[in-house]
Amino acid sequence: MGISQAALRATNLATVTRAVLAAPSPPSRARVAEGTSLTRSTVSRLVDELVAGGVLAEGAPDLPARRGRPGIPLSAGRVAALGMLVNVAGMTARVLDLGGSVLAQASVERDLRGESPDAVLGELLGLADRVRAEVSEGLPLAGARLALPGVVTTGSDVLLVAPNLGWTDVRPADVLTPGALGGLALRLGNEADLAARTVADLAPGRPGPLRDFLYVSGEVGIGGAVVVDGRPLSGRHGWAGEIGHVCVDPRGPSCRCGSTGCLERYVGREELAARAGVAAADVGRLVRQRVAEGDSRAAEAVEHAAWALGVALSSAVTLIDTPAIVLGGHLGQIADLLREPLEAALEQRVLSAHRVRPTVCAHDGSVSSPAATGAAMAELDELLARPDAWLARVTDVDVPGGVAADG
Amino acid sequence: MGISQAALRATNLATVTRAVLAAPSPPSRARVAEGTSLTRSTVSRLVDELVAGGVLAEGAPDLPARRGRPGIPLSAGRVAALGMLVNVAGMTARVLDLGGSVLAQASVERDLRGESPDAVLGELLGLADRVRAEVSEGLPLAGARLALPGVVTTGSDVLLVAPNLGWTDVRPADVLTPGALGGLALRLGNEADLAARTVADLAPGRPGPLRDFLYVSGEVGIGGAVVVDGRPLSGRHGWAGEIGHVCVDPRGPSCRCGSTGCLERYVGREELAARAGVAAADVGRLVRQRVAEGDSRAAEAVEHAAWALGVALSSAVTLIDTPAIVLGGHLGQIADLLREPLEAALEQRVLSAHRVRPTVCAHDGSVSSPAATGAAMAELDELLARPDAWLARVTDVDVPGGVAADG
DNA sequence: TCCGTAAAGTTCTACAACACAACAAATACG
DNA sequence: CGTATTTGTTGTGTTGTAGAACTTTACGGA
Repeated sequence: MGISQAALRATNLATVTRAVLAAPSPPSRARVAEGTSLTRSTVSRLVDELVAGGVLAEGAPDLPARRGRPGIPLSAGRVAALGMLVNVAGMTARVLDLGGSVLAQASVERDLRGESPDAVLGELLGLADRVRAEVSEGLPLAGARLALPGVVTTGSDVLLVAPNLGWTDVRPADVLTPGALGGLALRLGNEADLAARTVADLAPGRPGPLRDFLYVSGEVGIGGAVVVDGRPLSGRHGWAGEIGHVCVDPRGPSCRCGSTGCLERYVGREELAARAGVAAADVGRLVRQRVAEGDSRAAEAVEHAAWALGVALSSAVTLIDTPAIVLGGHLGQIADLLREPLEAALEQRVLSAHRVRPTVCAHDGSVSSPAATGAAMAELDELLARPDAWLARVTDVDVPGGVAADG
Repeated sequence: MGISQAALRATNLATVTRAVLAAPSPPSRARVAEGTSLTRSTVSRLVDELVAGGVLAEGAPDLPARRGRPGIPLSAGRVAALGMLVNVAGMTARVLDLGGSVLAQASVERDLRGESPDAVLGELLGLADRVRAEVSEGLPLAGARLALPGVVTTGSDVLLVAPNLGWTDVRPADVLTPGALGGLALRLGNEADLAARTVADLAPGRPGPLRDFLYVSGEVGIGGAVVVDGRPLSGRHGWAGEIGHVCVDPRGPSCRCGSTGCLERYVGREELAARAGVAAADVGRLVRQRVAEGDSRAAEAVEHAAWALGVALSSAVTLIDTPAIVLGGHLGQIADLLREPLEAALEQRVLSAHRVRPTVCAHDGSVSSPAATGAAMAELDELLARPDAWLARVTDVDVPGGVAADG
């Protein structure tokens, strides 16, 4: 509970690191000092430590526009993390820089439903080996995390259930052991939670314009995340945000989860595809195309999806008062068609909407498997939260990236 | 952003204060030191300051059971706050001690629907004057807060809308000015949020057994609060938790809020009373009585209420993963009747319920108008969060309780 | 009754981290 | 080429906690 000088230093190290990463362009020590209410001398000392530990890096002195001694631009150091994803459509392993660059990646696209966890995770380990080899020229990895489309325990080591994969009680760390990952302890995360991180943050430590929103991922199932101040709400046991199983109509069709009328049964990939009369594999693009061609069946399917989303999301907005809704996956692909009817539904159904109407937007679809990036970002965020722990690790062991950070 | 030595001290002052208040019995300095990972010397210094500032108080040395120098028991000091409540059924003003004792209170029970805000608030000011006079023998007041059954802005100064009172855009601080309240700046809060605080904390700074739960208050309307780690989730604009307007059935009856099938239309006081065939004023007690007498109409009403609550609450639990549901107001009075069917509904409808089933319990009904107590607790919590600010105020001004704390 | 033991509280010194101010370095401007 | 200006560094002072020694106040046993 009580904190000491060491905690003060830890906090300020984190503050300085975040100030550097959050800046739109590499700032000098002096600029960081201005933005943090710390003095130049304190910032200088802390930055020196962070540079020595590889968390930050000094750039070449930029061409000085104004007069005075030119500052040394500071940017993210050479640290990365391994982010992975297994979902119904395939698997990905990706190495992400502290600066937000993808250093290496490998993926397999295949319908994994029904395949055994051991086989799939073994194959994923192969991808992980490949990307780690590609970057392992002395580059330390801060951690490894695996995104899964299901309910994961707070301890982040057991996948309790992934309905659409058909997996229950899987411990991926039994296959992806620290030994097999070059000393990294694997942690798990929910796919939608981790994908939502790529909306909240543009890069590790770099907040995006949206910090509070409800993320709705359209995959085979409907995942969700409630993001408050840039962090997904985990809930008491870690399985908050499952908006796919919010009830749209108690007399609606029964769901795999045991309930009736879940949102997933209205706007899940297969359900939407069936109603629109298109192939499920590429629903989003096909529905867009059909609607553009004037296909009334596709238009009706979109309208029906907007209605169901309107009911479920207005309940959610009423409960958690979120100012924005971000649609991902196939729902993101048809977000421009959904926006108008959905916003109208929210306006009608949400008590406070005539004061502040929640906005609806699409998750930028340019990056495939955002959850893999989010998984790496989650690991790098832990480093940013406690740079002192990382520095201690780096200075103790000569070749870093050895042991995982403690909880 | 960056923090200094002063922040260190502020944090540790808060830690020590909370350690004293949270202890089941008045602890000595040494016991506090053990529980906070601070040294005896540091705790001693901080406690001395807090005692000098009146935040903590030293008791008479207790009769020593074991050998060694007897410790000086520490407990809450002589500081209080003014908590008020206006809802459909009446108004209350209450002065609450830092120790959690009610030092004075006054209330008026009357149906206030349709009465003008100015008249009601003027009458409330009279009650406030009365209770302040009762305790004002040099007792400093940390703040004043008013609980209202409606949507309040984050800045806590405007009541945007209270549907059941029929009030919109009211600024109670125009009537309850700092001048009229002995220098205290009035802040507002949502009735259900503040009532929920009395569940989360047994007394200011003293956490109760339930720290994460969904609070559902049964008044004329249905209020709600999502409590995470002891604090009501406010949401981006401050109006989170409105579970009364979560949709039970999109084809259900239309609601005052503009939507259809809101929970409030199924289990609100008037609706429940009408279905059970009893008087609205005392629904809870009457329904219990009728059910005990074997009245089938009352039993059917309870069953129907449990069904509606089951649909709405399972959506909420699915979204925010809360381990408990606390029923207040008339719903609390029939909680024992609702529990079994409601828990069964949750078991069926919530995806994760077969792992951890949320429990349903009633808010202890012994204290009337819990929101007034919660309002005072909210003010005292601000003092606990920044005891250094309070100490500075007390030492600057000789007669304390003058100005309100800043942001 | 007296001394040893034990626990609480206080005092003193050491140490760590930040603030502040002075200074050195590097550049543009006149 | 000197001056103004900004960056980064260095040295001194202040603040707050840690740790150890010391004092106080009791119990318990001889």
